[in-house]
Amino acid sequence: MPGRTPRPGRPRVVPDTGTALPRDQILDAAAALFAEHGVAATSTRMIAERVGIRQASLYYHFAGKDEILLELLTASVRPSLDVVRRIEALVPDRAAADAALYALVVADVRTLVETPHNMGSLYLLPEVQHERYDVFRAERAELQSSYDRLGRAAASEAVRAGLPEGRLGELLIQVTEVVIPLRRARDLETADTRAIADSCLRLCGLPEDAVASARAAAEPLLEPVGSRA
Amino acid sequence: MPGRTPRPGRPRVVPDTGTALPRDQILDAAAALFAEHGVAATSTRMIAERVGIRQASLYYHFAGKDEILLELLTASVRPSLDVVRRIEALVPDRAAADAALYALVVADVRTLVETPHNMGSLYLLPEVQHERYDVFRAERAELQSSYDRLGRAAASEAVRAGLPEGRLGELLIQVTEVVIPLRRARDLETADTRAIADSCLRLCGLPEDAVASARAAAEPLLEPVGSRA
DNA sequence: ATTATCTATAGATCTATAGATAATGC
DNA sequence: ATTATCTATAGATCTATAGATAATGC
Repeated sequence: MPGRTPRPGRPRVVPDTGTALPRDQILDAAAALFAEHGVAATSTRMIAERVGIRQASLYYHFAGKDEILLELLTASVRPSLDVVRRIEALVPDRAAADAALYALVVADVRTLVETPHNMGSLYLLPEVQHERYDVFRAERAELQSSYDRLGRAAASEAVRAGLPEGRLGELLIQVTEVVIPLRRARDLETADTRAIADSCLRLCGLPEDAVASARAAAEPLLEPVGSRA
Repeated sequence: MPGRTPRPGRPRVVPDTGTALPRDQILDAAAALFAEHGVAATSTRMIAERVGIRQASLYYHFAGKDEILLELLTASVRPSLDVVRRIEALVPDRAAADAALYALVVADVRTLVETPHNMGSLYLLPEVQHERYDVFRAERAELQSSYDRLGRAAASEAVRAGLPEGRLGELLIQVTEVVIPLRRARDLETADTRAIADSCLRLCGLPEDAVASARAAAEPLLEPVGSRA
């Protein structure tokens, strides 16, 4: 693994066994606690304890909880934005919008399922409404508008006519994020991903055969980008 | 207005102009603050200030924030549960399940839209996961299982086959609760209620004409219960 | 006498800074 | 010398209790 830069410094009281950067250890600990208890109910001491450092040592890496949360939030939309940009580049024509939407939902659900500590929960925290986080909210709005664009292109005429601009995007992203409460309650199976993506297309007014063909057409869009596998 | 019991007691520093019971004044103030900042970020002092009493006076009415939240939560599912019980009593046969589901969604959305301070936000707070609130969560699970029962009865065969027991209920309630983020962003119009209910039936796999007829058949189920209006 | 409030405060946090220190790198 | 940690702590909360008090009801 490249990129490690452990550098000297006074040793920790509890020796650092892990391999991750201190910064990342802090982010991970905070993510787990924020997702479980929320930001305000998580003290800097709790975070530090989980990492194995003293409370004051946090401030060498971050200015405070707000800065940690901001970094967690922006890092967590990034993958979804990358995916949607790639898919929209691959599928520029209206015709395949249903496949593109299907692929987007699947990719997004996978991200939410695989992210450690159910980090999607962070989107629901009241703190996120604060303007301090509007960089994050702007990126999320961009993702939502992609959902809307693909959704409208894929939707039946009746659905498009019945919904004001933007509403479909809000509905679709809301369905995708059912993973967040689902993960709280139980382990998710791969069947769930498919069920959620199917639901999104049905919500767009597509009949069963169209859902099935969108599902099939989405497959190639979900191949790994490079030649990684 | 009956039922008022103002009773003596030392006067407030800021005289009580309102007509509501002190208990209800506290609940209302706390709801607004909890919805905006979350529970942990809301101090007992903030609540008291909003009511116009001293911080310590809260404890005459409530044991603490937890007790206030519990009361807010249970009061906020109650209307939805009442509605679903009434509808399930009115529509015991499978045939009209689509109308019943439609009516349930409409009633639930209306409740969420009309509730002061967007109280549905409280469902999203991390504190709610605590076992202290499992009375509330149990009632919410009951509502969800009604969504599931009605949804499965209304759904197309393909949809029913593709979803494990309970999953449809989670999806439908998630769609209904899109009102919560929507209300944060803008004022809702009556058209939104219809759009959300339509979306739920489409998600169940119903074609456009079936959605329209469910919508029509739901009307009589939504009439006021007594002869109030 | 009863009630709903008040004032005062103890004890327990929690955040963020100042300054010391134990390593490594040169 | 540089770095990442440490110890110690000031100042600002916040919760919850004890006990006083200003009304009304009888």
